[in-house]
Parts: sequence; C-alpha cells; structure tokens
Amino acid sequence: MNRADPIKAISRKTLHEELVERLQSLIIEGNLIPGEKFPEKDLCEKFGVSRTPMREALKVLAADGLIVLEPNRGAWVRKITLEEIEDIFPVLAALEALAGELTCKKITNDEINQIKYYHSKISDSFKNENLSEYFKYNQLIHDGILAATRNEILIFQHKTVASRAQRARFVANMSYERWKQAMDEHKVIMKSLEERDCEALSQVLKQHINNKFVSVKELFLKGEDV
Amino acid sequence: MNRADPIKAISRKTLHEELVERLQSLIIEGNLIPGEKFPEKDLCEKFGVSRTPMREALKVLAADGLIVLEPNRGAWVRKITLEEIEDIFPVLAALEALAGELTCKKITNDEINQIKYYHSKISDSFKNENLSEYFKYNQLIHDGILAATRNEILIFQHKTVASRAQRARFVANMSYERWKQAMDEHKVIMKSLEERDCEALSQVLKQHINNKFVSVKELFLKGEDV
DNA sequence: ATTCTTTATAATGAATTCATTTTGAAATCA
DNA sequence: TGATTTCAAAATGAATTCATTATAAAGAAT
Repeated sequence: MNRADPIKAISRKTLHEELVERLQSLIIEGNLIPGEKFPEKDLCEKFGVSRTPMREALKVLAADGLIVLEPNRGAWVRKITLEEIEDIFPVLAALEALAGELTCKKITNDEINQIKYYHSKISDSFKNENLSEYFKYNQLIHDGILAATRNEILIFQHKTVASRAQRARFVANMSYERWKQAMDEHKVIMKSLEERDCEALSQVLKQHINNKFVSVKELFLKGEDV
Repeated sequence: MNRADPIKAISRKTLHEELVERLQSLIIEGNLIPGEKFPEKDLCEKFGVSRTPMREALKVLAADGLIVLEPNRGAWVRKITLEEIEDIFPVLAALEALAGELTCKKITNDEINQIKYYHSKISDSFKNENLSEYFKYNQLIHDGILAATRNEILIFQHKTVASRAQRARFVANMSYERWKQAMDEHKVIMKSLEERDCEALSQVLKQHINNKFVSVKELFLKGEDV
C-alpha cells in the first residue's frame, strides 16, 4: 500500500467495526466508567443495533484489553490501577524509542515540514494556554512520527498500548511545570528530527514518555479515582 | 495475581474463547494456508459449532492481525510478506530488550534456577540434535524471562507480536550454523541472568532476535512460499 | 469465440429465538 | 434478627432464521 497514493479504497464498514470504533472512543475518552458493568441490552438500545454485532464488538474490545468479559456475567470497563500504569509506560517508552530510530531513517523532507508546522501550532497553543489545541497538535506530531517509521506492526502495537495509557484521565491533565517541560522536550524532538539524529531522537522520545509517566503517576496517586 | 499462588481460578470457557485458541494454534502452526479462503460453514462443521461463536472468534483473530476479514467476502489467513517480517522483528527485538532490563530487576533465585534447568535441557537437545526438544525448551526459557518481568502489558504485547513472527514457518527452521550461534547466545543469556547484568541481558536478547531475523529473512528469500 | 447480461446459488451480515446461567428478592428456618 | 433456601426475572451463550451481497454458471449479444 503506497502511502502517497491519493486514491483510497472505499471502506465499507460492518456494524461491528463501527461499534468497535465508537466504543473505543467512549472508553478512551472516559464516557464509560471503569469498573461499572454495562448490560448488552442497554448498549444495543443506545446504538440501535441487535445483540449480534454488539457482542462481536465486545469480544474484540476484550481481546484488546479495554474491557473485561466474564462468561455468563457480562462486560465491565477495565479498571486502571497503579500497577497497570507502571506496566504500560515502560512498554510505550520502548516503542517510542524504536519509532525514533526508524523515523529518522525513513522520514521525507515533506513529512518533516508537516511536523514543523504542527510544532509551530503547538508553540502557539502553549503561548495562548490553549490546552485542548496543545493535545490536538501533540497527537498529530506523534502520529506523524509513527507513520514515518513505515512499520505497520509498530504503528499498530503503539496504538494499542497508547490507547490503554490514554484511558488514565490523568494523561490529559498537566501542571504548568509539566507543560513547560513537555514544550522543551518538543523542541529537542524537532531539532533531532531536522538533524536526523537517530540516537538523540530515540532518547528524547523515550524521555518524553518517561517524564509523562512520572507526571501521570503523581496525578493518579493524588486523585486515586478512575 | 500471584504467580506462586498454587490455587488457580477454575476457568470456564465460552465456545468463542475455545475457538480463538484452537484457530490461533492452527494458524501459527501453519495448518491453515495463508492466502486461502476458508468459508465459515466449513469451519463450523469441522468444529461442530454454529456460526455465531465462530464469527465472534474470527473478529478477534482479525483484530489480532492473524486473518483478514473483508465485509461480505469472508476470511483469509493473512499472507506473510517480506515487508511484514521486516516490520515484526525490530518490534520484537525492542520488546525483548525491555524484557531483559526488567527481568534482571525482578527475577527470583528460584526462577533463575528453573531457567538454568531449561538451559541444561536445551544443551542436551543440541548435543542430541533434537530440534523439537530445542524449540520446546527455547520457548520455556523465553516465556520464563518474560514472566519474570512481572509486566502484564509487556507479556501481552510480546505474545501478540511473537505469534505473528511464529507464522513464518521459517522461524522453526534452522541451519546448523544458526543453531550453534543460537546456543552461544543462550550461554550469554544465562550468564547475564545469573550475574543480573541488566544491560548485557537486554543487549544479548535483542541480538538474539536480530540474528534470528537475518536467518528467517534468508530462508524466506530462498523459499519464497508461505 | 469473446464479451456482456441475466439469474440462480451460495455466503455473509444481522436480527431473532431458544437454552442456560446468574441474580436478587421473597420466603423459610434457625 | 440474620442466615439460608427457593424461585422468578433478567442477562448471557449459542443456534436459528431472515436479509443482503457476492459468486459463478448459463444464456444473449456482438
């Protein structure tokens, strides 16, 4: 599949695919409460589908680890524990480090320019203290780096692990200090990318995740909910 | 969940769970031919189940990337390409490297002794040129190292990626030279583990995968089937 | 003969139905 | 009062049924 190919195949979606996506968003964005049981019937009524495609979707989400299915007992959104956070971030850091190495070797100048644009936007949002804009461009930058690795397996695994991290509501919170730190890290990310310094990029991406790890863990211990 | 806990919860399995496991084995062991279509009806008859649980299982396998589902067209075992092999192994190497780091810090003496036992068995199987025994104990050693990381996310992601690698039949083939090289690597793995040298263990596990990568790639290019 | 329609068959998508298990409230007993 | 048992209602597991889409063979047209 050529990335530059402007013609994309028309993707026809089955109900269960649609449901997987919608439910994933609901869970990641925290609209379904962890630990709370949700009966199939209610979900089916909300989405206006029968139980068959809904149950298919639930199996997929369970395989991804977003929900827990107990035979004959039903589905729960998986609770986030400190232990899970401590498991997730080192794996995410390792995947980001690899992404840094690979991206450097594969990224095109056009792609670097695109990310430079996002970087300028993210600087603006920091100056304007616009947090939701920050998250938007942060996501675009990191997705851009991942896509440039040209490694479908890495992209897929990263997405899976990142979505589990995302569920910690704390990921979307930041102290001003952490925000400032993150901006400094982003500067180093951009610099390493432009210089195509693989080692440096790999290291700073890993450090970026590890610093976020520290920040998320602090917020989790303070909040102690989710 | 405590690993040492001798009492395991009785696991009642639903049909679809059973099917996922059985189909996974069939695919990984190469009993279902990549690229070949398999109609639901045939599978249902073979396993003696109705379409409902079978279809649930297929969705899960598709989410794991073992099969491809096209709406209204059915299911295929995903073909392995050179590109996929080249994507898989670097990710696997990164995960193994992380496993090495973590294991060193967490592994108990009992667990090291258990792995030492497997190592003695694997040396025997090399001497006796018993390849299937070699693979058996190789699997046990690597599973033991993963389990000792105590990182459920890492264990899960590693399993997913490793199962995709496993599908390359070539993984289960080895030249005598490669086998000898692998045995040398195993010696270094054991030494690093006993000395709890994190850095060394991480490096040798990564190298172990990268050398396997080279060997698998060669066999793939020679064979050019699957 | 080759290509294009047409149409019957088969396969998949999704809703419904039936069977089994869980759940929780009412009834019973200590 | 509190614990245990019983049983009806609700939820889930799985099979069946119905609807829609793909497939491929037969016939028509060039």
